[in-house]
Amino acid sequence: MKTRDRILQASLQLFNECGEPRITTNHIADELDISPGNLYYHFRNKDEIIALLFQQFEKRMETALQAPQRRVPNMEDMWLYLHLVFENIWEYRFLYHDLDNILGRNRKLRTHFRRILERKVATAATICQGLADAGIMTATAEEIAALAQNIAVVATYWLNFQGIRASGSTQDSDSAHLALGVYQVLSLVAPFLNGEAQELLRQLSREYLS
Amino acid sequence: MKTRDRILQASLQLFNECGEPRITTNHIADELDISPGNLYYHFRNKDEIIALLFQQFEKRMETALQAPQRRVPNMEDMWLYLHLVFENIWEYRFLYHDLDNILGRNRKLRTHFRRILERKVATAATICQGLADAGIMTATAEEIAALAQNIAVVATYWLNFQGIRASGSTQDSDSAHLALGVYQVLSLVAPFLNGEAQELLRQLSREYLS
DNA sequence: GTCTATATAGGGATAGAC
DNA sequence: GTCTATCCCTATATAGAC
Repeated sequence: MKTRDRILQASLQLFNECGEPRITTNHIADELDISPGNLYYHFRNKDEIIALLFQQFEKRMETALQAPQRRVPNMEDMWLYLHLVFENIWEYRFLYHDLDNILGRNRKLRTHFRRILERKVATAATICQGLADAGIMTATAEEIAALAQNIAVVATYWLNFQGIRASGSTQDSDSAHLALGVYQVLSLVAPFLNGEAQELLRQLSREYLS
Repeated sequence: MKTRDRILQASLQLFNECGEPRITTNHIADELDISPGNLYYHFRNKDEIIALLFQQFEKRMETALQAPQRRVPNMEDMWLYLHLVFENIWEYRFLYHDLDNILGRNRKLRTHFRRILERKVATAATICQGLADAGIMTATAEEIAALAQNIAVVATYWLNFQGIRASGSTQDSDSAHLALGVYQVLSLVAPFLNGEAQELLRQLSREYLS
């Protein structure tokens, strides 16, 4: 494996574990048993490492958010799509733990992250409108607009919220946290669903939350 | 006004404007035209300033969260209570912009903030249960549990979310942002309300969002 | 590509005079 | 209470040898 890629991988891991602001370029070099100078041969600076990691994150997130727009998804589709989103957030959680700080230092990242949020809201709205058109849910345009934004908020910050609430307690497995997030987001949609879809959702929740 | 208090005030302002990690003790001293040494006469270190500000925040937040537990509130009560919460978050927004970072450096703050989140969830659940008992809304215990957590998430992170989304656009007034947050939280509750309460809520929204 | 050594800068914090 | 001067430490980043 190339040193450049090892640096990216180690950075991601350390950032996720300790928080990006606490990890210096020296820490990263130490972790890999290379010299700080070597690190700077491969990257101009720390920001460039962050930008590269962000790019990976963005690419995966865009894929995850485009998929559901192609057709009206059923409940299980939605569960899986959302799980993909949460997995991606989890793997790049360092971004979310110091979001304003990181975005505040880099205009490009800010713009791109804003675009991701817009797309999250838009995707949520599109899906809900599709469900409404298909008679699976009932909601006015106003309700869908507010709902889509709330979906985006919970789908963005749930892991942060849960991370603070759960700190100190015996930690459940990561995947349990993600599934809980999916459940919370879908419970935003639930009250608008017709009886049949609501029942399907309840079954799915029992199945996946275990 | 005592120097000690001026330091606290200026710190809060600078932290809110630029983010706590970017503001050094020297910046604070500069802003007040006092020497760094003088600042350290009044405070052992930067963390002590943050801890004091947090204490102010916590006190106000606890008051705001206790009030609604006393009786079953009507829609307008809820609007006003929520507005108080959002105002408080807004005035101490620096905490929210680097939440994990700040809480990660100080165990006591972490514990206390976790307590605030717990109380947010608990208060939301109590209110919803009260509304359900009074026949104003209809929801199962499961639904209320999920709802209360979502209320807490949106009531905690809405301003962060909106801050990223709105960055670059012509900024609306602060109070408009707060009202929008209140609206978003109440729209979580709306689908569970009976027709009459829903209509009341719609009227309130039109009135306050203007 | 990788290392060692080092320059530079800035932030946190203290000592001691006034 | 306040100031000046300063110290220490750490983080980023570079230069030049190998």
